[in-house]
Amino acid sequence: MKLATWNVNSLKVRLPQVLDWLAANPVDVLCLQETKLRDENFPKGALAEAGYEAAFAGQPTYNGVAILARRDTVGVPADVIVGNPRFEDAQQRLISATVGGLRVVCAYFPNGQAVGSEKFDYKLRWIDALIDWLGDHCRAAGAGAQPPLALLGDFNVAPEDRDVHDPEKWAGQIHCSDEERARFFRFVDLGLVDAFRMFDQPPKQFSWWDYRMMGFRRNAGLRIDHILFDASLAPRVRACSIDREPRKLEQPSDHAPVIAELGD
DNA sequence: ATGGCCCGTAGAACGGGA
Repeated sequence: MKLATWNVNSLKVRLPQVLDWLAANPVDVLCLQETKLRDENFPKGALAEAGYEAAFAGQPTYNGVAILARRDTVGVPADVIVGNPRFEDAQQRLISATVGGLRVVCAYFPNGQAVGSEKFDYKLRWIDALIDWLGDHCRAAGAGAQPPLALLGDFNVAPEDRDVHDPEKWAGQIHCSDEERARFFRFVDLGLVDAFRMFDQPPKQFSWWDYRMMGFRRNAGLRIDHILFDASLAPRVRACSIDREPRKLEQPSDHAPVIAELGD
């Protein structure tokens, strides 16, 4: 079973790239962030033709998340929950569904803008509420009362200096602050494992590059998109990598997809 | 040194992204 996450920065603009990517990479689950679409405009018909069933939650202009499930392997997303029941939020950043025996959580963490800002405070509270909610899920899953958990998405957190192209420049900055990093490792404390770091990886592997300053050409990026599996799934993780290819296309998203593979 | 791009909503710039 293969799962992936991709911040597409407008599914309207990127739909052709998503369809092409799925044709070349027929993953079982694809989590999307920043769809930036009203629900009535979500391209469920085009995705269904491509063999994918979708659960989605959008709004105009900003945010928006979706879980795509390959119909012939994992069927239709079930028990869909939009948002975090423990956090009142007008922004569509979170959607969960049971797919292929897994509880898949697709998350678009707040950006936070600048450390100490109001948006930063919202980011921390949003993450705290997610840790609180998923913590209970992990405990229930550990007792066999819930399906095992996979958390995929744009975390807007670079967990370690090796996830940053220029750690000195970014030290203490948004995505790299101690507050944000500590929260990333609170997910780890729940028993979740960063699939990417289960394997030897080449240095300077990033999932986002600024559109400006020729960020991609210079590989001036951050690794802020992640796939985490709970403790029961960790032994099944076979691979995890970042696919830089779509970032090379004309009119790319500024994020690249991350893919993980689970064995039986 | 600064900011340099892209997207949606507009129907011109601006907010937001990271």
